[in-house]
Amino acid sequence: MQKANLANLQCPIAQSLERVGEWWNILILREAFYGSSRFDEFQKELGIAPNMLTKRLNDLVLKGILDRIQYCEKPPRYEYKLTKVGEDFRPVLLAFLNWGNKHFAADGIAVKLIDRETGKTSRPILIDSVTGKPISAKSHAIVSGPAANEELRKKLKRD
Amino acid sequence: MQKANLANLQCPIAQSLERVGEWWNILILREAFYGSSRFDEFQKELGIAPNMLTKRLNDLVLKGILDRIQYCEKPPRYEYKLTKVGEDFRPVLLAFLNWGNKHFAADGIAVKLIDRETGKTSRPILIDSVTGKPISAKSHAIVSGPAANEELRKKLKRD
DNA sequence: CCGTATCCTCCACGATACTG
DNA sequence: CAGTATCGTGGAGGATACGG
Repeated sequence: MQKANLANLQCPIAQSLERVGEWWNILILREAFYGSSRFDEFQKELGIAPNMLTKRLNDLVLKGILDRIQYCEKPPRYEYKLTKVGEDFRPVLLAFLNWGNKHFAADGIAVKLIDRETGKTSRPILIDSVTGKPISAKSHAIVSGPAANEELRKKLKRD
Repeated sequence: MQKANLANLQCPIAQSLERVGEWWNILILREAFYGSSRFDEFQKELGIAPNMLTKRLNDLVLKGILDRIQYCEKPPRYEYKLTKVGEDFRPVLLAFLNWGNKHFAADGIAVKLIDRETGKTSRPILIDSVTGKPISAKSHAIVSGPAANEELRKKLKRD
């Protein structure tokens, strides 16, 4: 979205959106909360194109949400850790998680976001409510929207 | 962002992002929570181009987050009200609000999101912590990012 | 292994003009 | 007043190839 516009709005919500940036950033933050910190971890989990990942990672660093920490001198290697600001993003993620769980994941429940100190991480996959087993990623498509506003839907069909 | 990608991710967070859609949608929802329900209300408050507003509104309706309710027969007039799904988005908004307040609005505090039953609405402007008076919109620009990662910032300067 | 550089496509968003 | 129609643009996002 056009940032210049958002930036001028004197509203904390708009300001937040301005800082979060693009959608990938939210998913990257999700991964960070799951424990990922290195380039290839993010890439593997998200299936994001490497150039995009570079861009989004830099973006988050410049916005003070991630820290870029060198952990290897030669060759230079970095890991990306949540700053305090980034840590504080957790409630937003949880709110999204709950909303998604409640309305768009009727056939499963999600594992919870891990707390940093508790240690190991688990993937944010859904648990099938019948079998109790994890539903593998990409196993089936999203259920499309509700049947509501059939009228509008039809109207827009003519495009 | 590319929806097709998001839609396939078996994660409630990704699913939520898929449903929210673009950033304007979040701001529109914010307005809805402030009590706006008609086209011109949204447009006036958000300063969004009318064609965009049409598109985003339709989008939210098709996703089952807003309801399109005819309140006038001739000429046909509609208002846009939050569905149950839309109502449940409130915690996400509040999480954004808190995050923004905490980190990006050091010189002010924001009024709270109004609860539907409590009645009248107030704008999401900031309250100056010194004078206690509302800070008018667009009165000053966003403070730019933190000085952190000066190194990366410099590096990216060369573009 | 951890990214960067290049090139391309598509669509969110904007500006503006118009209509019942 | 409550939108629709048209046109234009930037940049998010993707594919791929390359580099240290």
